[in-house]
Amino acid sequence: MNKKQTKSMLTKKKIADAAKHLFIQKGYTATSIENISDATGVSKGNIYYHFESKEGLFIYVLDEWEKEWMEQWEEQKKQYSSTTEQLHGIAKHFVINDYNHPLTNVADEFFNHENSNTLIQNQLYKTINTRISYSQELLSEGISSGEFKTDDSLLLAKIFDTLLYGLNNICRDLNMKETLDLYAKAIDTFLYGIASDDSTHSHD
Amino acid sequence: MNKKQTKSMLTKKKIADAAKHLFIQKGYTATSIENISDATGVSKGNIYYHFESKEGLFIYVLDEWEKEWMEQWEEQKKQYSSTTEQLHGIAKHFVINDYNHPLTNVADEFFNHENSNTLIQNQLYKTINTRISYSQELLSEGISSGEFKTDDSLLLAKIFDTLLYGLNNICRDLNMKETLDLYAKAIDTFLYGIASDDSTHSHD
DNA sequence: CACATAACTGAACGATCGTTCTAAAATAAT
DNA sequence: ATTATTTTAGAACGATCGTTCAGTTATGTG
Repeated sequence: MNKKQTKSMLTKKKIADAAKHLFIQKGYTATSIENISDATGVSKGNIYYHFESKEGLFIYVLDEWEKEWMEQWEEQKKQYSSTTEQLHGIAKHFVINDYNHPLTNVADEFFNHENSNTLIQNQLYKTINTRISYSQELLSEGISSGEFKTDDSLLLAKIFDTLLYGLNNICRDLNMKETLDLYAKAIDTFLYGIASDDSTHSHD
Repeated sequence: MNKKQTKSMLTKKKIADAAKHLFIQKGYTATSIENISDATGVSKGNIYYHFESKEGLFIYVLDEWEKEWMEQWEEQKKQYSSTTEQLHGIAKHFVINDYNHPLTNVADEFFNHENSNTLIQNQLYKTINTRISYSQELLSEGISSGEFKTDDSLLLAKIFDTLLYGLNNICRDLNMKETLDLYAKAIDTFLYGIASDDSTHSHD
């Protein structure tokens, strides 16, 4: 690679990194191209040389983030054996890696708002569905191995994802330890429920 | 009340109603005062006569929404006896009343973004804490009555709230029946867990 | 009817936004 | 060394935003 090409690639990476941090810190709309320019020292014109638009930049950032997350989790995964452990592990990894400021929150800016950008929404759906499919596979294994009761793994995956997603929003004020405790508790509840053993219920 | 005062009050209500729908439909930032003006036929200047600012208008809308929700739920609540039924009932009410487009989603625009408006954040925290306190009370009753195992009711309330909040985000594409089914399934999981009865676990 | 005040209008303002454009600087190719 | 190409800078543009303000209309009061 050229000296020119190397420098150009580094500039692109510098922009993407700063954009990621600003999007997380301030949100998508509140982050202006000028903010990114100021943070990096890269001119506005140059940002538009490397990315076709603000929306294109955001999609790029989302894509890179998803790749990184998955790579790192696959590495972490090796240390866990049972599915139960893996569920706890995935939650822990979720907390530690995106501690209180994941891009997931930025995603909310685009959801349920009819006029918002379709390209970005599609990218976000892709990310979410990837995550749910992954959880579903995990839960299926747990059902096959007899760890979990026979059940609709897709539904369970959605509930599990929901739990992680929602918790992230409620843990804003908590420190790392408190957050991890709450996540662990949530997964225990997911695993074992809250009903007393002698409570009568028509459980299918 | 004067004819003048009555008309003025109606105008204020008309603005608040249109604002609520637009905030839900498009989000807070994407909704402009001009949008609200166009939707109501009320001039921009008049909107500023009734509300001090866009942010003040949003807080007003949030406040009214919380009041309404609670009033309606208190009415619904009467038909349920056990806490288990009430948990299912509150979820059902949540789905039916805010079906797929609750203001909760608009709230996300303000969370985890350091530069966002503190007044609005405070109002949102108030709303969320009210909801959690309410769930906590419900769960405490369930624990007292023996329906649920003895546990930290605040933690459980947070997990329960998280579940409802998160589900709302995943049910975007589903119709009413599918949404209700997923909610019911989530609460069953919350109550009874997913672990098989013979799975060994150190359950406290 | 005359006057005061509440309710309302719409043009105008300053700020900020995403994006474009022209031109300069840096590097590669010949 | 000269030319071509890629990369960078920053001014400028048009659009949109929340807000203000001077002035008009509608209603209440005496």
